[in-house]
Amino acid sequence: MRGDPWLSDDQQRVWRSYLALHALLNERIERDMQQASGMPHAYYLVLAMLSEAPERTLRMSQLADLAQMSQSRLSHAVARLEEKGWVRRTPAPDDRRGQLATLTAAGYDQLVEVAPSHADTVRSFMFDPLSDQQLAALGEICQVILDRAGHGSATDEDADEHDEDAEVGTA
Amino acid sequence: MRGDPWLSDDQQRVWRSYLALHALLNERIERDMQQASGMPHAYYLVLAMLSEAPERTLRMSQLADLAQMSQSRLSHAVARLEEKGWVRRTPAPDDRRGQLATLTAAGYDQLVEVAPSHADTVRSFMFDPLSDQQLAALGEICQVILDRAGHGSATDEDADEHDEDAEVGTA
DNA sequence: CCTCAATATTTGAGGGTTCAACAACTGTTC
DNA sequence: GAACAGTTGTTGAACCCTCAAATATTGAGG
Repeated sequence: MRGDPWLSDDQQRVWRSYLALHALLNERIERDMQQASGMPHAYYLVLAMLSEAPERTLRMSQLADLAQMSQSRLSHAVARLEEKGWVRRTPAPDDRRGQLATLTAAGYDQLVEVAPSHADTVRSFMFDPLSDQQLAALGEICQVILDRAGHGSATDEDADEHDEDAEVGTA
Repeated sequence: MRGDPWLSDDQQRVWRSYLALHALLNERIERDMQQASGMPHAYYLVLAMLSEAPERTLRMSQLADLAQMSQSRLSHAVARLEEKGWVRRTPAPDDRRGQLATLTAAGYDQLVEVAPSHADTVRSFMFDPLSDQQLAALGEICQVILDRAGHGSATDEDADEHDEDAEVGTA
C-alpha cells in the first residue's frame, strides 16, 4: 500500500532517541507553562504570534496557520484565552464571516511575564548541550525535512513565507 | 529566578523549525494511527513495548517507564486497550499491589497490521530526506541532549540502560 | 437576482491527558 | 507486631483536542 516500509537499525535507534527527547522536553515545557501561567504551551504560541502581528491583531485563520493548529482547535483556544482576558475577538470589518483576534494589554503582560522562564527551559534543555556545529546541523536537518514535506505522499501545503520580527519571542 | 534566559537568533530560528517539524510529523503520525487502528500513537507504543518484553508481559510501572508516560496515563490507556481486547491485566504473583499487562494475540495481530504503514510514514517523512551524515548527526544531537537531561536544573532521572530487541519495531 | 460551491468560524460530543486524592500493599523500625 | 513511610496502581474531575456538523457569508455563473 506504500513504498518499502521499515526503518534501518540506525534509523530505529535515532527514532527512539527522538521520541525520548521530545517526550522529556515536552513534559518540561508543559509543566513550566502550566506552573507559570496555567495555560498549555500551544496557547502561549497563540499569544506570541499575536504579539508579533501588526496591531497585535490577526484573522483567526491566519493565526491558526501561524500557530500551526486547526481552526477548531484555535477557536476553542481563543475562547479560553478570551475568558482569561488575554485576547479579544472582534468581527472583521471587510469580511463578515471573519473574526479578528487581538492581544490585550493583559495578554501582553502575561506573555512578558512567562517568556523568560520558558526561554530558559528551552535553551538549557535543548541548546546548551549542543556545539555550534550541532546547532547548525540541527537547523539544516529540520529545514531539509520541512522543505521536502508536502512532496512526499500527503495532503498539501500552501507555504506562506516566514516573517522575522521577534516582539517577545517564540521560546 | 534562573540563569540568563533568551535564545540567540540562531537558536530562535532552529527552535521554530523544530516546532514546525514536530507539529507536522505528529499530525501525520496521529492521523495515520487513527485511521489504521483507531488508537493514538502513544497506545501503539504501549503495544510495541509489550511485544518486545519477555512473555509479552510487563509490570504496569515498568511499562509506564518504557512507554514514557505517567502511571495514571498508562492506567487509562491500558483500560482502553483492554476494552479493545489487545491487552489483558492480571495481578502480579509476587507483589499484591502490582498488575501485569500482557499483550494478547489480537493485540499482537493489530500491531503487526499497523506497523508497516506507521514505519513508512516515519521513514518517508523524517529519514528519507536525510543524508547518512545527517542521520548520524541527528542521532548524536539527541544523545547529547538526553545524556545531559537530568543534570540541568530539573527534577531527576533514574536512567535505565537501553535494551535493543526489535520484535515489531517502535516505528 | 438565484443558485451553488467554497470559505470562515463555531459548536458539541467523544475521547485523551493531567492532577490530586485514594486504596491497597510492602518494608522498616522500634 | 504496630506504626508509618513509601510504592503501586486506580479513579474522577477538569481541561484540551479532534472530528463532524452546523451557521453565516462570499463570489462565480447562469
